[in-house]
Amino acid sequence: MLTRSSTELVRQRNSVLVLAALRRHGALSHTEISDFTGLSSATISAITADLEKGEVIEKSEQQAASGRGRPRVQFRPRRDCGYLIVVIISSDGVQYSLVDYAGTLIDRFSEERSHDPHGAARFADAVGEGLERLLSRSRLSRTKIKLISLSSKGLVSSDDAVLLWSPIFGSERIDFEAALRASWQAKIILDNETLLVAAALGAREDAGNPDGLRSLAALSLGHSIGLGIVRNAGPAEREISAPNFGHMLHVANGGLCRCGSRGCIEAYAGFYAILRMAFEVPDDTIPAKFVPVGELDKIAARARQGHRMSAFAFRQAGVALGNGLSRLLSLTERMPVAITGPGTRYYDLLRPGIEEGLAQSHMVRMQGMPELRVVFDEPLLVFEGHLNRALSVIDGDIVQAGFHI
Amino acid sequence: MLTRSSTELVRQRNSVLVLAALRRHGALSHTEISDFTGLSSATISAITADLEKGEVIEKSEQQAASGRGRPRVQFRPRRDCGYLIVVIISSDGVQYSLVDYAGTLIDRFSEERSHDPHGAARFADAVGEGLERLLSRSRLSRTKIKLISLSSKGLVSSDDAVLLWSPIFGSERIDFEAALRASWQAKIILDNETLLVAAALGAREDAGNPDGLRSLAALSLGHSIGLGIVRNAGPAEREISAPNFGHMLHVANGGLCRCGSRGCIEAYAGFYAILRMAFEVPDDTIPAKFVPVGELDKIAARARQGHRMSAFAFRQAGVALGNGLSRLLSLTERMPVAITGPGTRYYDLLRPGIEEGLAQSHMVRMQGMPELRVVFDEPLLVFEGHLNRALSVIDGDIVQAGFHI
DNA sequence: ACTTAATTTCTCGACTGTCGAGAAAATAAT
DNA sequence: ATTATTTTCTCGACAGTCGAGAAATTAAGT
Repeated sequence: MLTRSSTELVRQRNSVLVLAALRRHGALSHTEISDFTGLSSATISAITADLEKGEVIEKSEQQAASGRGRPRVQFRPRRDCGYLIVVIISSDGVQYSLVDYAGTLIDRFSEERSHDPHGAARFADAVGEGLERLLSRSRLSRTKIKLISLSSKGLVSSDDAVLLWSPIFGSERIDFEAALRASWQAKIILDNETLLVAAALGAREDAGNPDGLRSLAALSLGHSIGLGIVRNAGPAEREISAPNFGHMLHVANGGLCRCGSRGCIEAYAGFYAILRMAFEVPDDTIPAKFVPVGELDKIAARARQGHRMSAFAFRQAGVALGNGLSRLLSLTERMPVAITGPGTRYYDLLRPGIEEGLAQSHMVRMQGMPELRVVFDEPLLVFEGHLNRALSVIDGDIVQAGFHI
Repeated sequence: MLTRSSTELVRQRNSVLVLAALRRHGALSHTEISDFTGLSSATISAITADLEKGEVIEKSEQQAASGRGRPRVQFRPRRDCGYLIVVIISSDGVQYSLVDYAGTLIDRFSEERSHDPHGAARFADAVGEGLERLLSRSRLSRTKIKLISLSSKGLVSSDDAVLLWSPIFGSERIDFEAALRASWQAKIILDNETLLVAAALGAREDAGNPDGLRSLAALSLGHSIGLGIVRNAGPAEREISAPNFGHMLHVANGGLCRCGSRGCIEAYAGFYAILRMAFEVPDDTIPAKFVPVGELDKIAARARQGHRMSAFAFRQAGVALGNGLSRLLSLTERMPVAITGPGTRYYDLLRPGIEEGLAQSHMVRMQGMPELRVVFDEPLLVFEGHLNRALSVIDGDIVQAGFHI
């Protein structure tokens, strides 16, 4: 609101509006774009002509037969306008994906991550090598890569692509911007993984019913706990954030967390915490680095057969999550919570605790229990979130640069 | 971003830009406006001519002698362009203020609030009567009132001016929009009191050093606990929110709170809670309705003289606040915390607890203790916040309506 | 007293943008 | 072939910003 406006800016904004419509609804004709954006037909002519001359969009070959009258000619993004690399960093490894401007996957491979403990410094270089490999396999010009979109669990400074805290490297920071800037002129962004899940769910949601949803939280359960929030601020404008939920204080002087603090939510609801409690290990024991899922499956099986301590471990985990969510909801507005991640397989065991933990707060007593839903297929959502976010960033950059830099 | 733009909108935005500059810096000349807004001189001529014709601004009489050359002629908002009523609802009473478009106070009086317990329904009417009284004293035309800006402690739905939960009326909702809409065509807004404090502090802050501050929290200590957050989102764009901090869960199954729940922060840090703990009353005792400040002063005096239980009560209160703040900061970014309200007189007793409570979290261990500052003069800040917010709302409305409805 | 320099404000033409109306294009139905 | 229908394109009107230079107005210099 408080920066000066000019007529050129109007054109820029309306151009990204057109591109966004194309992303959301696929190939569109002149009149459809006009309908979706609310811009007049004449303006659409002007903008599409510009975008076409700038080699950003192209006329689709197959024109949708629309009955009588002059046939519609559809526009769509040009695949070769620019390329995007998606890098998903997980505890097992790193997945590299090359995607074109139309959002279709071109190449993908994964690399094992060395579990070198003091490898934080080296890790950024390893990612650099992975990127080089992807580029050389593609035979594309380096300048065609417009954006490198990274994601990881943990705490992230998204402005400057610095990983501040991660489950694997702790508080050894990794500055991807600094590490990659020399070799790439592509923009580099880094987001929290669960934030992207939330973004994807939000996009799916209001693809179904536009402006139906106000906000939504995604809670990812696994070895660590992630949370992403998407909030509809203003007309069709989404705002996303990734609070440091897993390491929010659950109880003062509580169980020892992987991060070195005591009493974090993760120290009760992370996989290692459930394991610790199920085996009645003192809660100041140093947490296990990795817990195979099979191990937790066994505990879950025992809990389902009535083993008291195993059931209690899941219930305690649920209460920690429920209390945390209640605190979150006290600070925001009421919103539905989508639960994802490998931990969803134990949702039957966690749910009673979550509801108990939620019910202990003023907020829930006043406004009722928030809607809880379980969403599977987390990896797919992460990738979808990358695409949603990255492609719209590229759109903005291209338009701002006056098509083609 | 996702609504269509047009040239007219550009003019609107730039017009409010000019008005905002006038608000922030007082009367300004043509060239000064150009400097502050970044708009060209020609544009300033066009916009100021429009605003002057629309009777929104006027040329100031006293022209600042600026040495050689053609003397500067200053613009300022016309006092009679519109009027604003500020209604501050507190536990003691209701204060009504009439303010003109230039932001100067014209009339003010306070009314005792009847402590009628089932008076929620009647209260809105009482406010209506107060407004009538203010209007008739002013001899202004009713249509000249452009905005009624209310504030209260508690939980508020700001879009539609509904008080959802307040310390006095509990969860009996009060719909001011519905109650006043019939008699007033002025816009009606309702904000949380501490939110306005945060807004005022934020405005003061970046009046000092522009874009120096990223965000800020205001914590109001008193019979109840209030919190407001102001966040700088984008260039010179502020976002404010008032989370339900006082009733965020502190400890599960903890002390009984005034709201009926157990374990809220307020049930440990509110004045009644400190009283309860100092006298070793069981913490499930129904909280006192009102605690005279003198009573708490006595406890503070004893605590300062070394009385164990009194000191402990303040320390516990501090820990509750500290834990709550640590949770808040886990979910947002690190930000300075300004402490206001009557409770600041006990800050010496509270501080150790607050710091202990903060230190128990991962966030604080990683990023260090947030800056804590004490700010007196809360009532002044509340009024200042009203003005900041209300006048810019009026500016927006006037411009949108094409000067004069 | 007159001129000159300095500074501020105003005005004009160029440019960019959106929009509505209607022309042009292209196909199906008659 | 012609007509109806639908889509796309084009043109002129209008709104806005900007840079450059003209006009206004005062202080300083002679």
